[in-house]
Amino acid sequence: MKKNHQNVESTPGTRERILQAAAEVFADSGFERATVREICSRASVNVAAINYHFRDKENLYIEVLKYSKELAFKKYPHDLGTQKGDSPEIRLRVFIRSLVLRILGDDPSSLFGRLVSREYIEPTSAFDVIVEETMRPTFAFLSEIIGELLGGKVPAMRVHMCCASVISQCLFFLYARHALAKLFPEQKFGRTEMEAIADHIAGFSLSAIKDLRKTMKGERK
Amino acid sequence: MKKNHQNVESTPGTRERILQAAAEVFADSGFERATVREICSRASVNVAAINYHFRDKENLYIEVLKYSKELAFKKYPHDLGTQKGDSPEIRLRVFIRSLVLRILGDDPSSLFGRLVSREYIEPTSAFDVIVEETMRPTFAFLSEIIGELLGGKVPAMRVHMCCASVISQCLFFLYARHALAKLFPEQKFGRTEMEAIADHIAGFSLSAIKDLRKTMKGERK
Amino acid sequence: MKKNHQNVESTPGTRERILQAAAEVFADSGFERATVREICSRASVNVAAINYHFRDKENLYIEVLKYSKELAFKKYPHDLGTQKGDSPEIRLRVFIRSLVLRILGDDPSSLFGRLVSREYIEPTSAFDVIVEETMRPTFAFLSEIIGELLGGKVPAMRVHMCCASVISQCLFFLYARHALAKLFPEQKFGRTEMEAIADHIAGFSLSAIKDLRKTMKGERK
Amino acid sequence: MKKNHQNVESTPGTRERILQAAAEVFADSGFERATVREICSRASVNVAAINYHFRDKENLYIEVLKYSKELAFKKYPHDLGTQKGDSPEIRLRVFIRSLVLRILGDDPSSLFGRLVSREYIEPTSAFDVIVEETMRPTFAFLSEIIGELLGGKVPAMRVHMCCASVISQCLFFLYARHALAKLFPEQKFGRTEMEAIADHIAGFSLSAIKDLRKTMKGERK
DNA sequence: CATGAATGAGCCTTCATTCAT
DNA sequence: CATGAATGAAGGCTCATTCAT
Repeated sequence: MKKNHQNVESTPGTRERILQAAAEVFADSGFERATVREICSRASVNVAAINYHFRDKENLYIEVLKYSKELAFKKYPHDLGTQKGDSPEIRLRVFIRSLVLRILGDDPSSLFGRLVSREYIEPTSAFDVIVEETMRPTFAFLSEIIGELLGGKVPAMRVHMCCASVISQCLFFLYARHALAKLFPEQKFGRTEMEAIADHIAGFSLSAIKDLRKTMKGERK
Repeated sequence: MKKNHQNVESTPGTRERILQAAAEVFADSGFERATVREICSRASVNVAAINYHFRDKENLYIEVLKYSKELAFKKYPHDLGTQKGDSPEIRLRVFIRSLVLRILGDDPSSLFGRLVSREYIEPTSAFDVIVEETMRPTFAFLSEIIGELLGGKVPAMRVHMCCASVISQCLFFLYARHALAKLFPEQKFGRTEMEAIADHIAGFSLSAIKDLRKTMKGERK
Repeated sequence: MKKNHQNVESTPGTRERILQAAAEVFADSGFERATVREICSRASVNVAAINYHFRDKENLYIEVLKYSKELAFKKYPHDLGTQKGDSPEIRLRVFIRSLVLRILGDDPSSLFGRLVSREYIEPTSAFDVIVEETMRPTFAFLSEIIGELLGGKVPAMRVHMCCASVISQCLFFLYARHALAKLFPEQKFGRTEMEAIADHIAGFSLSAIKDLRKTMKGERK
Repeated sequence: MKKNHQNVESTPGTRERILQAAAEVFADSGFERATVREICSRASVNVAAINYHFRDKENLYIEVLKYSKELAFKKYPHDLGTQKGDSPEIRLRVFIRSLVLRILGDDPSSLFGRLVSREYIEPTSAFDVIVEETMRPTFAFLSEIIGELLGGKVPAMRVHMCCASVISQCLFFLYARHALAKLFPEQKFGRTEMEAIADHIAGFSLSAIKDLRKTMKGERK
């Protein structure tokens, strides 16, 4: 009852195994269709273990989100490989590349993305936390870059819209992955392709933003 | 048994009421969480009525998709208000505007979008039909416009990527609507805002595509 | 409401068609598993027709029993082809032959047997009628023959037991037909085989009864 | 999941209680009409317990058959009280007596008979197993005795027919028990009566078989 | 008379959760 | 700590029957 948080070390195997199994099952089937029994079976633990260690299916799900978020951002932080003072162009490219890789890989890092993509469509009680602790910071991070790229004083709405344009292009490949697999069955999503996608999005967006900057200057005159 | 057609007007009641109620419930809760009892209760019909009129929860869902698709595309076709011979710029703007309105409105037209957005994340047995009968035609429609905008012989992949960029920006406002509502609670999505969104996406995309066209010409030389 | 009985002539087709279809379905699936929809579908009538013409599934079943009994006994009466004054041996042979043919054929005459065989195991509300109007008369008919064969004054129980022995051998091929089909898949039940079966049962029984008669005489001395 | 064996004594309760209750309900009402709710109510367990212990109503039924077969044959084996070298006459009498007692008693031993008698009329998916594991061995066992009684080389068909004659007389009292109860309401089926029945069947059959043996010898000369 | 539509009861099953060991 | 067993709620579906035309 009091050990829901932070007792990562108490039982070396069980809790961790449940988290891993649950992350996969939740990512594959969603919260609703995922069954406790399936998770326990994959984790080779008793059904009661979940209620013991996590109280709830719901609470387990929340813990899984934390767990998988850590996994994802440890490997692919927003500013992966950037240095202070890098140009906003570079920072944007890095942001996009990092987001795409974090989302599309088939390593455990992608679990978080798949879980969150479900939250977009069918928010659970965990949604608020995700919004505040993941989406808003990400949005803020990107807004700063976009702001610099647009230059000067730009209506906040403009920045927001451009942020949306950038992020939407990245998430699309997560959001629409099943559709894309049907539409273009031959298309692979290996490292090379992910880089190409990131490059396209970055190029596409930079072109648009630069043009926008010019237009706005013209309007301001 | 086979009277899906023909008695559209003969029985103004039950079947139609079930379809409407089901569309809402499926859109709100998804196929899995939606219960036939809830649907029937909203439609004020007996549970057995679903079995009688639609045989299955699953088959009802399929009929709901057909029904809501018709609703959506009757009001907002791809080429809403376009004329033959319109420039690709105009056709792109119209396509985007039509898509955004079809997706974001409050009216029943948006039901199809919300249903399909769930299919993106958690495909059901109806997914293949949606892909072939809705997504692929839409993609093809857009590809032609983009192809013209890019001009000349362009690698198919380029066109695909640009299509993805355009569509992703539109769908984002569907896909991320719950998140956006949390991130920017004050933001409304009335007619004016939808037009503004469509304008932004169109401007953003046209800038990028034109730049891309220039760049490619340069490369070709 | 008032026309449940005897309105065989009112609707030439419907009622008769329902009876035929119902007889087959009840014989194939039993009262419980048989569904009115299946019956109506086979009879090409509306589901409500049954309730209209027969009030009940149960009442329909009772009517089916009457109908099929008539069918069976019209073709194979107990004393088929016998003449007054025939010896009890001959009358027994005829009785057995008639019973076996009535039960085992694949013409509609066998419907009654198959229906009744279910009643043996799972009596319905129609059981009492069957017992009194079919079984008891049959038993009485056979008892007289057996009585003559045993001769003189024999304990009623003796007669009963011998009747049981004779009848049981006949019914066995109805009762156990599915089992026999599995045990001896190659075995056919055409006219020839049915005659052979009847001959065996008659021979077997006559031998036993004659021996019994001798034994009893010995005992009486 | 696979603990059908081994914990026969460990849990004296639930599983066993379900088996007993289910055996009675299935015997009384048949597979179709029997409801899991009725079974669980009699066994004083939750409806979900059946799913937990037996997965299915159908699988429960199969387990009930195994369970009741064991019960029946443990108490009344085919060769109850026989010794090696006993004459075929004695072995036939014992076989018949054993079969009659196994089938007609009030004790739980009769459950198997009642269950199987339903399978004769309305085979379920368990039928094949019953045929192969119960009927065929029984038939083979009896065939050997009959073969000896008929002596020398007899056409297989003859043996089969005599087996059928013997078995049919025994099963008749199971098959027709409801009918007999109506036809002869005063008749009891206590131990004495069962012995009398067995004696009659044995005497009747032995007479017939001996006579048949003589006749066939005559034919062969 | 006949029909399509509608009803309500009931059934089997599944699932997350809890209890007793 | 961990486990097997047990629970109650809920869900989808089927069926015989009735209603209104």
